Amino acid sequence: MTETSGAAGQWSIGELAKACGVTVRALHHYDEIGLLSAGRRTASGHRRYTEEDVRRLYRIRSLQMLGLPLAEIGVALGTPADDIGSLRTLLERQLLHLSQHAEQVQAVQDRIRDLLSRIDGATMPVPEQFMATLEMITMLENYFTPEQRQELAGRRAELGSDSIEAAKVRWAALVEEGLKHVENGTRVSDPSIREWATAWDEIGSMFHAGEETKAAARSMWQDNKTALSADLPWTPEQLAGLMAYLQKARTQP
Amino acid sequence: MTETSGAAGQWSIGELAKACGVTVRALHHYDEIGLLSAGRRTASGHRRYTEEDVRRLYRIRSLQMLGLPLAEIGVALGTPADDIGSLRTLLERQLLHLSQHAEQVQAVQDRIRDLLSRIDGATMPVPEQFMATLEMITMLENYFTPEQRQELAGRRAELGSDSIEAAKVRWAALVEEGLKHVENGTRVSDPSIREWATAWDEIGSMFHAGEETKAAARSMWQDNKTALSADLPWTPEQLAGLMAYLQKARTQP
DNA sequence: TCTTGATCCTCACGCGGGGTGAGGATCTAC
DNA sequence: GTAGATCCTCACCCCGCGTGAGGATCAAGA
Repeated sequence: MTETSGAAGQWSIGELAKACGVTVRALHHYDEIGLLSAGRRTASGHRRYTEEDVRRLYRIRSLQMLGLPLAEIGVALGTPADDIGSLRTLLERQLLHLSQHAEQVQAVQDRIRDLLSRIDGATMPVPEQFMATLEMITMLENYFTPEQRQELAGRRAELGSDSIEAAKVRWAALVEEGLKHVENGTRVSDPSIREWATAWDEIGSMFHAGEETKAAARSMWQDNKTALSADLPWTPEQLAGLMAYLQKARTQP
Repeated sequence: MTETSGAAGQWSIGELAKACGVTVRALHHYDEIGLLSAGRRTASGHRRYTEEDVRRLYRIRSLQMLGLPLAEIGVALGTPADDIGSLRTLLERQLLHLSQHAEQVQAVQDRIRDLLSRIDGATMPVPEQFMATLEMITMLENYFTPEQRQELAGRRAELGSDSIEAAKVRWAALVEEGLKHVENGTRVSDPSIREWATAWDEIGSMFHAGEETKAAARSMWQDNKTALSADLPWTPEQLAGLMAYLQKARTQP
């Protein structure tokens, strides 16, 4: 019955762990990093925690549940003159971090849901096609900034100026159109494919004339375009290769 | 100009890294864990990546952007008979994970926003009071399951049965009321405090009579309650101590 | 052919927040 | 006295690489 040793304000590490819902190892860790060390030690080296330590642990836990890293918790609890203002700032900063994180998670969720709907909606019997689709979407997401993609999703139809921006938008539309062809497995005999290939050629040359890309990258583009135009419908390997070349041309300005 | 060495289908690690937007170290890492090793090595040991490797890297990157861990990517790409069904399952599983994660993040965001509004709304001049508030909220969140708290937030007024459930709800209400007293710094002379202390006593004894708690825990409760009743308004230390005792009694059934 | 600068290689430690032992000392209850 | 619970200190593990250190090799110009 004297097992409730906290009566005298002395807590062993196990008692404290159980009482606060943390593990003994965690308390060891807090000790190691200097976040919470026992106020006293017995002659044999066992940690004895005081009431003050218990309170500190509760604060640590509370701040931890707000998602703060231990280092920041240490700082926040370390400043003895921690006024309300700094706490407010801390919380607002944390809220900002969390919002940004949530936004990214939301974007990934959207992407996955889009993929799932594509799987369900279109005829996609071969996983190779699925992976090709996935790769193209990923490339598309990487090529444009989120703002550009938002614009793109919102008002894709209204383009007409011959700026590079407009070319990019058209290029994205072409990629999406090509994506659908890949999904549907359109044969090369289809006239829509010929139209698409022509537009692809045009926009491709525009792209590389408008920006300063290397001659080598341009020749690669030409090679690839020619091969693609000849060999429709595409194999996923060709798609992946095209994407790799595009990306390479982009990252070697 | 022959710097575009990928022409012959051979890629050095640096070229591949630049082309795909990853670092050389990441490719080393993928090699270490067996996720992507170069198809060939030169006589001196330099990695030479093939077209196939490039395609595999693109798939790795694509799946990575969906938030999948590298180990799972390896499995997903490793099964040569990866049909659409398993990919669907993979994506759905990942979507579930992300949803759960997002839910937790949302909960933390709500908590922080609640805290910020409390800071702005109430008179909370001393950071000690803020920490005490924070601790009490945290304890409250830990003591009840999310479902219970939802019920609590929704229909707190309608209680009447003498079940343990009802006692818990009343206890939570009392905690919140006490919280407000702490925030407002109500003096002990205020009659509402006397009422509150009486209710607190009653519900406390109910709690410990209804469940099988140890006599020691009960005595600690009694001690603490008495001290609190005598010493109002509370110091944050007393609050923290009370919370510690409660938690201890809970985790030692 | 030599040199030079870029690129490549292999260790190996670091991060955060602890988990999971190993091996031994110490406490507590009977 | 003894047994079982609890305590101590190492020390390595997870993930997805970053960041060097120290040395070998490559590609291109003189």
